Amino acid sequence: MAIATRKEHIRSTAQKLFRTKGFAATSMRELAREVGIEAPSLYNHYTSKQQLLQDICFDIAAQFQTTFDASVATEQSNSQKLRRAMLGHVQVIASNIEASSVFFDEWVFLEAGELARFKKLRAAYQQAFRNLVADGIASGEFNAVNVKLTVFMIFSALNATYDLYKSGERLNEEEIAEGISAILFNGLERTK
Amino acid sequence: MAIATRKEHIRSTAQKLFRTKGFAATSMRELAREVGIEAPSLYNHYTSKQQLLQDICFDIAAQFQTTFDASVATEQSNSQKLRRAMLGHVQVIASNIEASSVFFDEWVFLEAGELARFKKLRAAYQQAFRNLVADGIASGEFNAVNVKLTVFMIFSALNATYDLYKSGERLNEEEIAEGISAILFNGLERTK
DNA sequence: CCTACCGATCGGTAGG
DNA sequence: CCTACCGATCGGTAGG
Repeated sequence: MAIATRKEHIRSTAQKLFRTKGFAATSMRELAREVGIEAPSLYNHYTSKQQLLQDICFDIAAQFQTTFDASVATEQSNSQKLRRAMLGHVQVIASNIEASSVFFDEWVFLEAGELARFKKLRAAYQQAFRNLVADGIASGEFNAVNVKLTVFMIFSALNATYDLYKSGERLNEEEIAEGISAILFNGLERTK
Repeated sequence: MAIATRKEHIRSTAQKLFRTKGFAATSMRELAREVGIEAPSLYNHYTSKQQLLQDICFDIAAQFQTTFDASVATEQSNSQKLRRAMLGHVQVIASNIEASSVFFDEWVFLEAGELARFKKLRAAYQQAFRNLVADGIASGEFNAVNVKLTVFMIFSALNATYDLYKSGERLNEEEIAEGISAILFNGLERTK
């Protein structure tokens, strides 16, 4: 596997380490060792450990929003839009397994200013999903569920994608998104 | 608020710090400062930082399993058992907000032997839920869903309880468990 | 990209 | 429960 550039190599290695050991428990020396250079040389590519985290987190945040916008820009029903948005969310995770894992678990280590910016992006993304569910209720497509709770459930289920990949299940993106959609849309309880 | 014992005070303070900053980023000096003693004095109560983490994680693990066993030891339908088990799960989280948050996010820092023991307990708990869902399908109460995926969804939704508490929603345990159950059992899509 | 090195902080121990 | 302190390691800089 050819490594495109050293900078990318550093970043992908950092993603792996941040995920497995956590941001705080990962040292720049260990990262350097894994990359195959001395620790101070890392600073020719990234100004700080914090900068690495920021790059990873905001890249994923942007991917989520871009994918969502594309999913919704259709003339389909709210139900279909939601299904597409869910699949898109899973696809972003699946195409960035290590990075999205860092995005979910390590964003708390972003420093003050960037942390605030990050939270805003996340809130906007959540709100977009809530609007979609609310529109679906208004149009009569969905049951009159608790919107915030529903979106919470959708995200918590979708964000377990990483664990599903790791488990022995061997599900691909479509199977995960469709399996979750099936349960969420149709419900568990058998209707007689 | 009276602090029962110093040891309990240390533990509850550690839970708060481990949750907000993470296990690796929390120092014993900071913990000591927060408690109001010097760092070396901590070692009269806990042999190590690791020991603190173990106490927290395994206590919660035991509570989950005990609560589940009690929920299932009834002569109700599988559907009712599952609802009760879900409520019990939320109640354990709600009664141990800080500790359960550490349980979910910081267990990765358990050292080798304890890590293996922890994973076994967690796997057994998951399997118990899977059996319940499988029984419900066999008895015709549930739709023929993907069992593992369904249990994954249940846990990922229930484990967001902590976030739901923090959000402005002000839902209590019953409302969270019932809200999630309602969506999960009945589904989002309106049946005509 | 390296060697050499800084000040700060870490988990934990000795000894009382 | 404290003071004093250990060796190790941290993120990052200087200077080339």
